[in-house]
Amino acid sequence: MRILLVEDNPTLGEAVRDQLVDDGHAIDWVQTVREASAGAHTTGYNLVLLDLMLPDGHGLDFLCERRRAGDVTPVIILTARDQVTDRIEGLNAGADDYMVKPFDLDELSARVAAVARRYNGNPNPIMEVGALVVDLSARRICRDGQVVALTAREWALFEGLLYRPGMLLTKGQLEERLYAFGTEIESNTIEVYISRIRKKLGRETIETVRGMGYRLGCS
Amino acid sequence: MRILLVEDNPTLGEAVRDQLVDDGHAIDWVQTVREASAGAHTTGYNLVLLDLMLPDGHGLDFLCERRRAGDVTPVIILTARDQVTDRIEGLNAGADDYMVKPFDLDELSARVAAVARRYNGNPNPIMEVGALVVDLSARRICRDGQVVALTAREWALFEGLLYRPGMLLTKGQLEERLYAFGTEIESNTIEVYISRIRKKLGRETIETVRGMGYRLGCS
DNA sequence: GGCAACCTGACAGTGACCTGAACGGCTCCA
DNA sequence: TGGAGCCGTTCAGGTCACTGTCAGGTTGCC
Repeated sequence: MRILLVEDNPTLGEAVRDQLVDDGHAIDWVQTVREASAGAHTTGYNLVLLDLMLPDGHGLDFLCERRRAGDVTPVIILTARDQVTDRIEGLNAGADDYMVKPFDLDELSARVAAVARRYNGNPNPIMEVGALVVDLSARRICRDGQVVALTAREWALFEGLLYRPGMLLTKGQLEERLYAFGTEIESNTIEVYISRIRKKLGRETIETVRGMGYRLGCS
Repeated sequence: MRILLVEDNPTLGEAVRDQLVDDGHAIDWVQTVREASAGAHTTGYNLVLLDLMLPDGHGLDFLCERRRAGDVTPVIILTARDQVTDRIEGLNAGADDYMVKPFDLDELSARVAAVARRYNGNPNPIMEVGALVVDLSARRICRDGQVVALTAREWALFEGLLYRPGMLLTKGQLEERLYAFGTEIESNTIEVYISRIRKKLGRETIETVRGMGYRLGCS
């Protein structure tokens, strides 16, 4: 998933970024309201993590601006313990969730995953796909009763296909899930991951549509 | 997603088309206001990318015309850096967004994706044509309950006919869908593909209008 | 009948895709 | 501190499905 992180605290920002990268997400990290707005790429994100107290303004201004522009990207607010009114205003302004600093990084992972699921219209965390049982919230896959472990990247890619069962995704769309803006991919990374996932989950799990893309194998 | 691209610059047009095709969209590319008007009301586009300075008129005329006709299809304006007033007028005229040339193709992808997201609420676009059931997002076709696989080229051609049920398309128009500008086709490629599609989907699927072109067999 | 348009089976070249292997960066642990 | 192991990425070689072309056959129109 592609995430915009707006956070001016370097330590926290770095920690959050590392955590979410570990989860297989693509993170763009900016530190000011101006950068966030001027990123102009804003609409290309699946999720925004928004600190409120920023050096050049208030995060809520940014949120309101985006909502007025018709942007419905989910937003999770990161707020200090004592900014209760901010939190309420944030939710009123169209934020989807908030987290109180200091927060547990694993909890952040969980909330991000929850927002992603809700956003993808698939709140049910357990899915069955062919011979696989997939627990989205636990990120666990069982095949013939055996737990199969996917790495972060493998999971990120597989998840993309999983959210839209049967829908065809081009390599470009899959790359978008894995990499932040501006990342140039000049090799066959996607192919390699597809190959590795197939090796773990079974060849039939992912279907190749030559010249078009990939999709989850039906049934 | 179905996108109408109105852009008279061949280089830019081709780049934009390739990028969006990579993202899995279906692009119809025209270069004049006249062609845009002719195409816009015949089919349901989900998005229009509109250049303003066109050889036979101004893009805003087209936009105003569509809005007067009650067409609410989202429009993103493509404009040169110095045409500030155009941009403002564009937004006033009912455009949803604009991009300043030269723009980053990834940014375009992102904005288009944002528009696409608004359509995600809709159920999967499924079309029925005669005995065929066509799942547009999966790019999958069922015939008598059997899944039929089309190759990339076959799909591109079939899609062109599909979006204009009953409407006649010339070989030239079909070639335009399949090949970049300047590509010279000196053989009967289109005929061959028509033949291949018929073999897969049934002879009656595509109707020949001798001396004119082809159209989807209406049942 | 003669011509043009169209259909379709066959075929060779190509490039999209697959996958084993290697490499560098990173973390963990002794 | 250094070694082991994992992960992400790149590379290279091989395979094969798709593509474009052609040739010969069929159909429809004048």
